[in-house]
Amino acid sequence: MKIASWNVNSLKVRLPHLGQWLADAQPDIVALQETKLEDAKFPVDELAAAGYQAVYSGQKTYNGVAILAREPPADVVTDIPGLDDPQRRILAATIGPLRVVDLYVVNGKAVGDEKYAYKLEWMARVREFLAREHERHPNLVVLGDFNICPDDRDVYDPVAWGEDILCSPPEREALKAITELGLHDSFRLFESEPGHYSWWDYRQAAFRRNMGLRIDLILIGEALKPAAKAAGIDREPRRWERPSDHTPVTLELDI
DNA sequence: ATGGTTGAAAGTCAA
Repeated sequence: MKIASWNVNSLKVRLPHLGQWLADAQPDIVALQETKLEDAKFPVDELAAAGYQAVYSGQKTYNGVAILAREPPADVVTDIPGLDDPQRRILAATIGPLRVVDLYVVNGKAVGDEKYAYKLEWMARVREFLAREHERHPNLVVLGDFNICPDDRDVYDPVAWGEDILCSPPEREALKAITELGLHDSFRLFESEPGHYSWWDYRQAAFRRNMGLRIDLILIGEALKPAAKAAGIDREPRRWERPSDHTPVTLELDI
């Protein structure tokens, strides 16, 4: 089974890219972020024609998450219980043997900004939610755009980035508090070297110069670790015309 | 250094 996560930065613009990539990569489950679409405008029919059922939680202009799957998603959750948040950033569903949680983590803008405080608060609430999900579902997959570089290997220039947004110690601690629930960064089960990124800024020819960050992650519960066979980052769609600034990340599970 | 580029939407805001 192949699982993927992709921040498409507008599903309206990127629907052709997604269609091409689904045909090329043949994933079984895909978590999308930044769909930027109201639910009424979600391209259900186009994706069904490609062989995928979809669940989605979107809004106009900003945010928006979706899960595509070959098997029907069930037990869908679109909000963190007790957190009244209009921003559409989380989506959970059960697909076959897996519980899948798609996250579009708050960017935070800059350390000290009010959005940064919201990011840390949101991460703490997500951690509580994931702790409960993991108790109920050992086969838990948590994936998405985390907007946090786990460590300096995931940053093209760690000295320049320093402790700025996406790399600050409180953000990394918030991510660590989630991985310490027994949720492993699957990419690092297979690759320990630096220089592998999932996002490159649109500016300054960052992709061509490989000035990127690895902020798109697929975390798996301890119970799934033996099933993990390969993890990857598919840079090909980042080379296409009018690309998203993120590229798909993948995980092969023998399940 | 707060630059430049893209998306949504129509002047800016968010990333």
